[in-house]
Amino acid sequence: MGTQENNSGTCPVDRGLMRVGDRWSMLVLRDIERGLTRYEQLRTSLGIAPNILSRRLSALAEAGLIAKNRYSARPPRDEYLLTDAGRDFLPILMAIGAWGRKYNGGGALSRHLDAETGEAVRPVVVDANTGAPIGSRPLRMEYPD
Amino acid sequence: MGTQENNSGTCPVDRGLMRVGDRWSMLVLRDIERGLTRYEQLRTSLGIAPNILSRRLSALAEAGLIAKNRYSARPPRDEYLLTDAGRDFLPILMAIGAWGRKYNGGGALSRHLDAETGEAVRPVVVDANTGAPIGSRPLRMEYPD
DNA sequence: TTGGGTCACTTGCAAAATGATAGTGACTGT
DNA sequence: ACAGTCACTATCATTTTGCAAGTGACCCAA
Repeated sequence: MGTQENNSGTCPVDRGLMRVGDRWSMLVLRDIERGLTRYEQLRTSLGIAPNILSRRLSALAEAGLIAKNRYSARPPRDEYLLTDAGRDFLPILMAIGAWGRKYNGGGALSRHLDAETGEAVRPVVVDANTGAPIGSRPLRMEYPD
Repeated sequence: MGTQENNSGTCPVDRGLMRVGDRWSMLVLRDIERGLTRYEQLRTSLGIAPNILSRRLSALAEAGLIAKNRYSARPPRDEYLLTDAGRDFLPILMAIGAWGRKYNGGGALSRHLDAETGEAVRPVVVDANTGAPIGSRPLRMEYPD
């Protein structure tokens, strides 16, 4: 057989996708960030079936990206809030958004502005060590033993 | 109803996910980048069912992320190569990988090294305007009319 | 030249996930 | 007492995924 046949166990991308690798999960995170933290808000915003939304919310909570918080006992009202892990995922959504705008951007799209400068945010993935955008320098992979 | 109920049509994240919003598609892109460009290589590397792989490859080709290239007529041999759009998606996979390493990183994981410095790449999403990591500055959303 | 072996798939069918629709229970406000 | 909201669950049809087996083009060795 080849050099390495199946390294899914050692691939950090796979590890990430195990937790959020579907469309609804990401859109839920996006909406929570937009301030749509309640079940009904998410349901109407996304146009998702209620059973599916329930399952996605449970899965995201189990995966540690969101936490359910009862903010009113009577009437019983819950909100879903991002955890640290969930908040850390948001930049990835911005990067996906930038890609979507570039390659599937017909029509007018919403966007993020820097609150101070007022300029449209342009998300790019860089290597924190060099500051260079990923793809601008040659890379090499290293596999564990 | 609320401020804006359903902006999926104007959301660039959704636009992006329309094209690659599933696990297998992303893993296929990752593997192609690793040099596994042929059907059999992808199938054994991913452990994916052949019919599913076929469908994913067609979908990715239709979405413009990869292109099928017959590099040998006899015997008939094909390879799948990244297009510009596909290559532009790779940094997102690196960002997902960094997240996966941080929050689901048990055991030894593979990683990318800068070919020149030899240091492990640390992918971060920044705003190209300010250079500041996304999340470190307050943002505001702007919706189209 | 027959007989395996590889590559790149397709076909058929079972299992799982998704989605539409209806309904439930706790409440609130009139 | 009665309509209305919120946060769901239950049921069932549809869709997608996954497994196993098979197919066609070709190559190489006996």
